[in-house]
Amino acid sequence: MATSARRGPYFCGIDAAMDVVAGKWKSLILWELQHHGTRRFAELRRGLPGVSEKMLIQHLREMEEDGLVHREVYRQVPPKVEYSLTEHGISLNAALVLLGEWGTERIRRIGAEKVSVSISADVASDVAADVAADVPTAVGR
Amino acid sequence: MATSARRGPYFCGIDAAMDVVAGKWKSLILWELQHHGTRRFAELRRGLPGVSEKMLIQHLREMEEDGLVHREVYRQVPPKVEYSLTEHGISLNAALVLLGEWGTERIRRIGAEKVSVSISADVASDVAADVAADVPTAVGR
DNA sequence: ACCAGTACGGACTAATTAGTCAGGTACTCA
DNA sequence: TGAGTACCTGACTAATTAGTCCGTACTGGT
Repeated sequence: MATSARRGPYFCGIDAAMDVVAGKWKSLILWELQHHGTRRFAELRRGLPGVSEKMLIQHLREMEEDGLVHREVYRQVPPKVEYSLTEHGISLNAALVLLGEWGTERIRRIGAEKVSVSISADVASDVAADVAADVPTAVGR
Repeated sequence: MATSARRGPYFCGIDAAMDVVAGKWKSLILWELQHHGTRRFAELRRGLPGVSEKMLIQHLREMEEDGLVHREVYRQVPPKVEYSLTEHGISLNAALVLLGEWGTERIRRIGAEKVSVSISADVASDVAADVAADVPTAVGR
């Protein structure tokens, strides 16, 4: 098993929560999925400037194993896979809101730069791209 | 500069908050200081079973730089240093409470083990150990 | 004299995590 | 026939993070 996975024993709840959020891009993936509801692999990649495909898929797989994201495979050509948050993913995001506010305050305090993840810019193109045939089929790796 | 320190640019608040909490023991240090108010170096080490001295001091220094913990040096022999949370550290901990609850729920869900950090056991010995002379002097490294 | 305890600092190594790059599938369009 | 698209997989390497071990300076107890 190449992917990390610790899954206990944990010292406390924070420790357990940090375990699933640890990873350079996981919190960003959570944020992306929260804000867009459902995203395709390539959309996520574009929304996370600088992420490598390998890391993105690795994190997505781990988060799927941890029950945070749902993976829906559409059997069509070219392939289409949609990722969305599960119930647990949504509740985790809710628990992260306060932390996000603290972080925003910290950014203001120390005057750090903030890279702009252009959300408004590519929403339009996404809507236009969703015209193809659907019908999901639960197929494994 | 050997110690990490990223401090931006950040994608969002969560990213910024994660930056200061990232590190195997940081959330535990936060927890310890929150529950005991003030702790000496050796007390922290005993409270975090498995931590190496090097990691503990490295994390403490980073958290001090990030304005999360306050370091009070008492000029006496043997040396005595007390660590406590600053205002920012306390507010960060407050922001982590929800996350901790989510993690506790997750531990229950997946049935992970939980190592017991004996808090009740060594409180008594701490109280007994605080009899020596004090008078803090703000001295650098 | 010698060991234990206090709070570190630094060199070196091990482990973990992330990144690069070359494919691979399975089908469509020109 | 070859290119292009979308979603990956795996080998290899780089970077980051953590751990081990030893040293400092000083004192109190045996």
